[in-house]
Amino acid sequence: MTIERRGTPLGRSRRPTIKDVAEAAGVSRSTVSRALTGRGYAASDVRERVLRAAAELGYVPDVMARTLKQQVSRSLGVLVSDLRNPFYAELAAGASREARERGYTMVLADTSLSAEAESEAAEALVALRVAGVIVTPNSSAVSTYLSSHGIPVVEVDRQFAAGSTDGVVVGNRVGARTATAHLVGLGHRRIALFIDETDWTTGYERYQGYLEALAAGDIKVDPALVVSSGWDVTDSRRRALDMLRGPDRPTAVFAANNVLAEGVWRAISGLGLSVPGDISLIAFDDAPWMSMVSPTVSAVSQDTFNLGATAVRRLDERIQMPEADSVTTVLNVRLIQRESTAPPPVI
Amino acid sequence: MTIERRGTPLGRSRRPTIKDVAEAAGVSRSTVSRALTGRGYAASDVRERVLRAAAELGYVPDVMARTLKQQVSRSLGVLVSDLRNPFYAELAAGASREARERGYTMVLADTSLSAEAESEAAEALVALRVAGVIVTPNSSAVSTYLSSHGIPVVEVDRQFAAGSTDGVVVGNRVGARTATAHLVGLGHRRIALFIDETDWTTGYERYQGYLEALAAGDIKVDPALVVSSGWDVTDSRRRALDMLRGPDRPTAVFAANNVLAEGVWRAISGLGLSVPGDISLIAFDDAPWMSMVSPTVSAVSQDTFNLGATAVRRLDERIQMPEADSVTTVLNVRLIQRESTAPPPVI
DNA sequence: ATCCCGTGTGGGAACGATGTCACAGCCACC
DNA sequence: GGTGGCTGTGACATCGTTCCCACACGGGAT
Repeated sequence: MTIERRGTPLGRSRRPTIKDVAEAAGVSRSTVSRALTGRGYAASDVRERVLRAAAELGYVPDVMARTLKQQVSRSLGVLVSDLRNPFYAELAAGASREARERGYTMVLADTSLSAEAESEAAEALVALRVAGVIVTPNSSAVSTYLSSHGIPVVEVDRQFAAGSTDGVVVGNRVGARTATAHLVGLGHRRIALFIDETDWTTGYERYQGYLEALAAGDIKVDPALVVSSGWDVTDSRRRALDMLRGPDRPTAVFAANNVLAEGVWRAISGLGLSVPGDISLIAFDDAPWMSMVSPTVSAVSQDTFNLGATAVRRLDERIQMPEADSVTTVLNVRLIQRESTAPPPVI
Repeated sequence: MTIERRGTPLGRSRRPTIKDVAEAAGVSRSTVSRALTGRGYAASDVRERVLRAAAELGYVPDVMARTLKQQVSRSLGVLVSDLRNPFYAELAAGASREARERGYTMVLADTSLSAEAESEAAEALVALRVAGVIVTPNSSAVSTYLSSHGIPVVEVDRQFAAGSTDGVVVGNRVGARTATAHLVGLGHRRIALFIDETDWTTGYERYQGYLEALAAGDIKVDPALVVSSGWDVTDSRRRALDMLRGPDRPTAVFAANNVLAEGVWRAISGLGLSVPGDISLIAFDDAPWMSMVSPTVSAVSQDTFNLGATAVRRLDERIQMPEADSVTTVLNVRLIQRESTAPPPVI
């Protein structure tokens, strides 16, 4: 019995290298490199010949080798909290488009709101020698770590290292103030706030905006109406049920992100309350469902796609000018008035 | 006048290499490599010393150099059509989780349904020497191209190269048949179908399922009720408006994906038709809004997150066994009956 | 004739990590 | 006191690319 073996190892031809192209075109490796990259001299007929040989062989330069030599890659790292949340998905989509237009490839990781996954991913990005990183941070750790490795970072949506790293955020405070003021203007005095972590800049700013609008309307803050809930529809729904079933329920709710809004909305539906008859609802961060449900839900809309795209632009500028002062870009938000807000019920 | 220059180039210290670790630990580069990778001998006290030195220096091995030497990378390419569509976002989220668990990093590109962007991205992935690629293909070009470069490919959601490459899809035909049969069972005879490209396997299979269910119910197909619309809410909404305003309108609509369903739903709302009183609606591909609108929308649900995760598992297996026969995995779907389907109005 | 350009090409050393190979100790056993 | 088998270490070539340098050629100026 004999064991037959393939002629070529793995039965598949080796990927062509620059050396193969050089031999096919009858020139040296250096000349091929010059002809393909356009850096340095190459006679036009030689260049021609090299290009033809490269195309025939299906040669694709090895980014690994190039990066190793040049010590700069054309990849960006993007770390987002949760791709299943349309907010982050759209952010990533915007980043993807802008990255492609600027000739970067995008290494993406979903950090699932876990600090561990986040630092694991950060280390992978250092190992990959990415040119820069965009992150929706959960703590200041990522920015610090990456910066210590000389990798430019842009924080998006929320900031933990403002001052030392660039940021791209939206007008959280003014947006929250506008939303709350809208409710105040309609005559509401008992306005609940559903908010995520208030130690995040987004949460903090939105909370401040809420407070400012209440203060402007001469309304005293009722701590019982401020609920700090996590990033979880089920949880916020439960918290909303508790509040709405309780005595002295609010006449309006401001939900500070789309997930919380979904939870509140489901709670309201479940209780059979009428919107906006019994209770008004307004959200920060517009999501598709808000314009589909009945009644449609008023929201402070942020241009999330643009948020991602802007972050990539900022990062690209930073990569080109590493020593410039750090910048925080604030994008405008706008109130979309729909059907879920109206004056409170008369008592 | 003198021009002052920084002492160290760029004013920032070089990233530590394995050589720095070796010097700090007082051993050779080889020993450091062995100690860190665990391949080959290393006395425990030496290993200890090396680990400490590496940690102190904040050493992170250079993936570029490692990949160049080993000729295998630990990155996967993921090409999806549109991250703004929750279907693809969830798919990517599933892929991301599974990739991370298996120690892969994920290079993601949003191909925006453009063939050009798709092949551009494919070339970038070849250049990156990724270990494998997951793609929701727009044509057979990507799979062919990548395969010709010896890169394993898994087609997800739809297939263009079944037989020569692996695929992970859902039970499109059976799902569509179930949905349509559900309507037939309720007594509907005029059932419209909104479908995307029928030259994609998803579209084709769902169309076949629809036909099968009609045939089983002894219903003749009315070509006027089959609308092939693109991936665009606005377009499908317009097409739905035309159909629903016309004479002889259907008593039920089966929308073959979440985008088409959104268009149809918006058209129905716009016309003020009652669901399911005037018209029943059922969708393929459950989306969050379907359980939030009133009435809630019945749908054939696919486990999209799992689709992405399964594709990564398949790809990983393929990477380990490149010569095995190609496999197509079919995931089950299930009908979620909600409020949007009921018997047709009596005439 | 010598020098110096500009143009064009090839040789060879990096980049950082891996892994083969050689070899140095050390012990045990004939 | 060889031999053989371990454990443990270092030298060195290698992966594919870039880019600095050397050099060759022809032509014009010195």
